[in-house]
Amino acid sequence: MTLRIRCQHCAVRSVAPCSALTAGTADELARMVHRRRISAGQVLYGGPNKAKTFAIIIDGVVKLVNVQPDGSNQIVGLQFPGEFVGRPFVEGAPLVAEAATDLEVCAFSGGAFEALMQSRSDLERTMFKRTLDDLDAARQWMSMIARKTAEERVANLLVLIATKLRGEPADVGVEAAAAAPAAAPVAELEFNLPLSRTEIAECLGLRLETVSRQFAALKAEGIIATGRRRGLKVTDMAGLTNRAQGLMFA
Amino acid sequence: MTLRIRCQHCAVRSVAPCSALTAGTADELARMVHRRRISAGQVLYGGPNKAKTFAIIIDGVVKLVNVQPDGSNQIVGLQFPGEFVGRPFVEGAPLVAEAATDLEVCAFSGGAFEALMQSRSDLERTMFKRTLDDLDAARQWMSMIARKTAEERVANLLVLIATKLRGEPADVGVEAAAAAPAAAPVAELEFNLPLSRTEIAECLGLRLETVSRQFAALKAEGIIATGRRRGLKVTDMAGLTNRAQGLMFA
DNA sequence: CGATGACTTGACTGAGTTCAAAAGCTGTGG
DNA sequence: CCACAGCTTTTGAACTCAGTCAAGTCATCG
Repeated sequence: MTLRIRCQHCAVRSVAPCSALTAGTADELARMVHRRRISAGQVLYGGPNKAKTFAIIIDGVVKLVNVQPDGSNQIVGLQFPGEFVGRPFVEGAPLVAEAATDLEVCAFSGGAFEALMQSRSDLERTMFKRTLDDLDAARQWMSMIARKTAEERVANLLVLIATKLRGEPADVGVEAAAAAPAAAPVAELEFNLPLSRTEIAECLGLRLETVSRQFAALKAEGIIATGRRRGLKVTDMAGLTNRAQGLMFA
Repeated sequence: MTLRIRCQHCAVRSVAPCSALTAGTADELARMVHRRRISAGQVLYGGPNKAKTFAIIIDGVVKLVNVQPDGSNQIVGLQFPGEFVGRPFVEGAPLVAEAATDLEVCAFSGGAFEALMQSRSDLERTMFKRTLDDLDAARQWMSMIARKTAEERVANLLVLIATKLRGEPADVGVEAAAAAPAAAPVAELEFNLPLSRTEIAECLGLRLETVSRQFAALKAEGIIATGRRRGLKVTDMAGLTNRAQGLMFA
């Protein structure tokens, strides 16, 4: 029961998949859990040493990297606090999950987690739904990459990171944004970028020089300000979301 | 039992998810099924009229389209014979599934299918695994779009279509290709493209003119030949896969 | 046979890449 | 505290691939 209580104080309780489970399943899950700290650069799953972690992120950001044969990396997804990390049912995952920042996670033993999915159908159902959502998100992001200009891509990523790090429902998709009744309309907010320029470039299918230039442009327009040590202040959130959609004014 | 027998003669039996089910579940599924013909352009799910089809493709190709606010379309996925079409658990899917060609499908009543997933955990498990695979594939494709040149993209898509239409395990991913023991190494093969130049462009994040020029280039190199009415002959499969990876020679 | 739509080809432009160098941080050791 | 090494990031200039605009050709069908 102490474990269960610990979960009730969990920072990401409201977002994490745990909240969608029945009490019984959540208890069983809590029993097999252990908090861990993981430092930036560590591989969570995939890669040569076939790591295979299952975890929920408490704090920090994980990047999903596709390592190309020519050595270049493509980041195909980011995972934020409250999200599940892991690839069930597969030994050699085609991509590598790596800690982009120092991490605090709620880790499960891989085998036990997969077994629990077998016996607890509500857990499996929850994971299934999340995966379908991830698939939608990945496709959304794909069309972002495919057609948008460098400035739009950078702005989109910044909006994504800003909203995710705030714990708000981050939906870059236009339809969803229109449907939702526009929550707290924050104009300014400050945070640390979880990614280097190189990583941002790898996310967006750009070169780091291009990313740097776009940052410069956004700074010149008074939309963002960069601090030291990856610090970023968004001074005009509305302007940023406009750039994200290719609107130069208004 | 007649239904079950009909399934045993199904053209896509070996690839379709049905084959992974227990006999009992497959029977129940077969009971709620009806063959349908759908003509090119019809919407299977998503879109304004909120269509919601669940089906397995027997013949033809389905495109998953992301309609942008500015009117441009981005194709974020293609589905081939043997694959499942549908988006469970959601009313307004963020994207539209549309018949790219005339279709023959094995359709289920939406509600009944979702209900059957509830009661038959092997069905749900199968669908879950497929979705995870789709997610991997989508991310693979994303990194294709993000970094490759026009020629590489076109070649990649042609390889994908060629292999999928042949019923072979089409894995553009390099690791998987290396792992598999390289099945029948066909040098030549002929088929009809399921997509127009415009649609190919929408798949690859290019303009139709660029696609057309790349086709011309591949023709000039003697790698493909185009016939009338979307006919395509791949005369040098090895050459094509090389272009797909950016290798100009060898 | 002419009309409609799909595809091809050409010439020009421009956003983003590439190569190269300079400027900022961060941490270490004298 | 400063100097230096090893980074990441910024900035500059030339180049290139794909986009854009505009004709032109080809197929299919009434």
